[in-house]
Amino acid sequence: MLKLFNSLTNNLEVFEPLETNKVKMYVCGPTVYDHAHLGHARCYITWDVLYRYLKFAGYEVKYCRNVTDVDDKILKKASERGVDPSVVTEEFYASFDNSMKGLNCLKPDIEPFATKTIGEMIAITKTLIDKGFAYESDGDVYFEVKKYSKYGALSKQPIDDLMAGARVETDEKKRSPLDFALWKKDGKFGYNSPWGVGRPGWHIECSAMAKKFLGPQIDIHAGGADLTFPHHENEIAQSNCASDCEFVKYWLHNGFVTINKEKMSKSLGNFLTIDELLKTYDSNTIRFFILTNHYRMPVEFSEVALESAKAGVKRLINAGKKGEGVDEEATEAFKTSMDEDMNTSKALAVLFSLVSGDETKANTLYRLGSVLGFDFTKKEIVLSKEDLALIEERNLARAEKNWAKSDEIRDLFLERGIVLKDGKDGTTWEAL
RNA sequence: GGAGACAUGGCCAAGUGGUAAGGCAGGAGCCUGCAAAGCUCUUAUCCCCGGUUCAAAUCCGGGUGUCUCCUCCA
Repeated sequence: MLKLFNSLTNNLEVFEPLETNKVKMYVCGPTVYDHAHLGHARCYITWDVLYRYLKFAGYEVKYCRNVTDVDDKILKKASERGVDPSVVTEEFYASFDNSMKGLNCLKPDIEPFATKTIGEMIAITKTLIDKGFAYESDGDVYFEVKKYSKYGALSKQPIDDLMAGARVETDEKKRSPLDFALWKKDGKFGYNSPWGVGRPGWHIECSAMAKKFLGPQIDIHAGGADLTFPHHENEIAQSNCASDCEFVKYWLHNGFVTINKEKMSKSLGNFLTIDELLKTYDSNTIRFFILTNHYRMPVEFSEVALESAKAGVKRLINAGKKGEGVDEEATEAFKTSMDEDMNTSKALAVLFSLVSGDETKANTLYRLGSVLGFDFTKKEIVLSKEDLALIEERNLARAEKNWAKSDEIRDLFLERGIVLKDGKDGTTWEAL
């Protein structure tokens, strides 16, 4: 019985999808104006694991993760470079896609682009105006927050407190500083709409894409904790008011990656990009590092932590080679752990329980490992005739106790990433 | 100012009432020409104070410290 922590109720809840055995899940995807960093990696690895686990648990899952390709930052970058915004978005979408592959994240079933969903955004905006939840103001359209009484339910912020703490600069076009844009006038990069040429606000993009590709009601909506307010709060307001139903059943949020105890973010400039990180650490290591912590807790980045993860992965990979076999008990323990709001830390401990002893239940290790997105199978090294001859030469040297020569040859292989191991039954080799 | 979260061994981390999972690092031993890999053994009373209870890391109250959100942000 899967339980998930619902940010809306602040409670651990039994997961019961709207439609038996089927799950509709939406994850806020990237705004493609720069390379993705480790913080993004954590987010997408976390929800990739949920996606994999739901499928493993027998659900039929429809996973939608959008690409925001119309946004202020994109336009800013495009004008700085003097190129069309599409040049920017294509470049960084490719980079993002590459990073996801590098992290061994499964491709979502649907990956919509905001620019291809403008019609739906306009339709929702129109509905909201017609129903009196939104108003037009000089080519802009704003959602009127005070019209939605439950506003603040997700972020647990009473509207009055939001007002008091609002650091938003007052805008003559808005009736209240809390009102947010559904549509912004933009003569330069805009699209035609009933309110003139303009482009959608960020929040409406996700509402529209979720509705178009998954429907007006979905089971899971996930994303980084920093999206809770205002992004998700606004999505709820828009979608609930436009569709007259509860947009999302379970709101899930992942914690941040920190560095020096501070949130890793673009604005602070304290980030490491995924492609940079992948030069030093493979996807197994990065995933292990992320998954040792519970997804709602912060994860502090450090070299030591990554090295520790790397060593753990190495042990699992080596263990996988001695033996095969299955362990139903461990599989049950794994499920129990994952059912507890995705306790990946416990799930990892289960993987190690398959290892202890001199024989590993490798089939189960690979199977459960793949639910966490690991690939513990090791590449076979195929040696050339020359290499085999060299090993033969080394064995002769060893027989003559010519250790200097023996070690020299071993180092030769090591430089190529091949480890030679001398066992009772002769010399074996494998990738470093 | 408002809202929320966290504090467990050298490092990371699970554990929400019944006497501290797991990983990394370290130590001892076996194996090895030496390594590598592997195997065996080995290291904690849970930030502080008070309370509830037969029993608390776990519940309650009060401290202290750290982080996050309230502005674009995964």
